[in-house]
Amino acid sequence: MGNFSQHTHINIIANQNVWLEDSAIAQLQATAALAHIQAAVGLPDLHAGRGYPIGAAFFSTAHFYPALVGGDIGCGMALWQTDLKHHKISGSKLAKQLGNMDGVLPDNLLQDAANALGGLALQHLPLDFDSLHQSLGTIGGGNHFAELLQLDSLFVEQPHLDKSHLFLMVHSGSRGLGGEILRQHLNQFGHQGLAANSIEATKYWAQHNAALHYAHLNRLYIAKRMFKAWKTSASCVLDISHNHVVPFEWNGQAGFLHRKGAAPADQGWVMIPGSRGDYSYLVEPIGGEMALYSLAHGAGRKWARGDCQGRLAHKFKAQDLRQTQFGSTVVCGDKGLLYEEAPQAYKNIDAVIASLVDVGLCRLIARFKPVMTYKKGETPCC
DNA sequence: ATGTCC
Repeated sequence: MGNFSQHTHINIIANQNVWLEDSAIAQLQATAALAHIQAAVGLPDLHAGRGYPIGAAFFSTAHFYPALVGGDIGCGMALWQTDLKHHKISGSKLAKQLGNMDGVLPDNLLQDAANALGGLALQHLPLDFDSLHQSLGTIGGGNHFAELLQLDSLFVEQPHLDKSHLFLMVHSGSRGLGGEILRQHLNQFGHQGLAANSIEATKYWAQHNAALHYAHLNRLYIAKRMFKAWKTSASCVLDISHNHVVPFEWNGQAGFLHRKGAAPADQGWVMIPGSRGDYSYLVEPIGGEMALYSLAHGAGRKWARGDCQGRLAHKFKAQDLRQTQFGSTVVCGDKGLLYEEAPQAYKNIDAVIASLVDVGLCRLIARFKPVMTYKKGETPCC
């Protein structure tokens, strides 16, 4: 057998109010039992994924697992404070000003984007410059979004956060790049772990790091194109990836920390979004040893994507889902996605946040409520 | 998650 699963530490951070599926816990245990994994943590947004759970962190020694990071390498959350004033303009008007954001960047950002991509190690990557250039600044599908927020409550006095301003939160990743890196890697090596410092580990590592960089630029250019459309400027509060593997020391051992839909607790403030119809929380991580220096990356799914339309269509028409309990506007031209990402499909964010706060993993800085959520254009882009 | 895949 040769693995040490009987010694693996497994910790699940969730209070009794958090929805937790047995299938997600089974995936957490199965992944924790892989060779070389020493510790596993399920965050309160834990839910079942494709083979591996989402909302989880894993520490391994000597080897690491590209398959565990998954296809969206570098996916993460970014937050800006914009110069827009919340009382001046409605979510629906702001959505109209955006138009369609799904195609290539507007001309006035394309050259800027090309220059930014110059810093990428293209020789290591499976996609060429043109392909990366065309995808840059696009949100993508699934749970990705860009959302304008109103700062609803400040729990700690923060001179740099202004309640009269709107904030922009962007959740997106490395688009086709991360998926292609994983696909090519799986073709050659399958799901096995890679020995640290091996040739294949070194190659994956270079690609992984480039995907992290590309994903960061993608969120930046999504934000930039929106700021252009709104004729506003903004300052970045944070930009943090929640899908990655990094060298890490745990319990006195050198190894690797895999975060699979888990926000880092060692890189400053973290934004934890609720569903598009719920609050989002800005938190300050504290300590983190018990949770492998990781926090929830969102509310976490409660319903499988495939179940949503069937569960909701008898009660809600598509149009009903384009507005939330806060009166915020949802832009989503894809009817299937409108149902899959409905607030009802997600866990209660307050239970998720309380689970983290109760065990001392973070303190609250601010609460935000959605004004406008952009998923996909309502009108054709090209 | 994916200019997806049957």
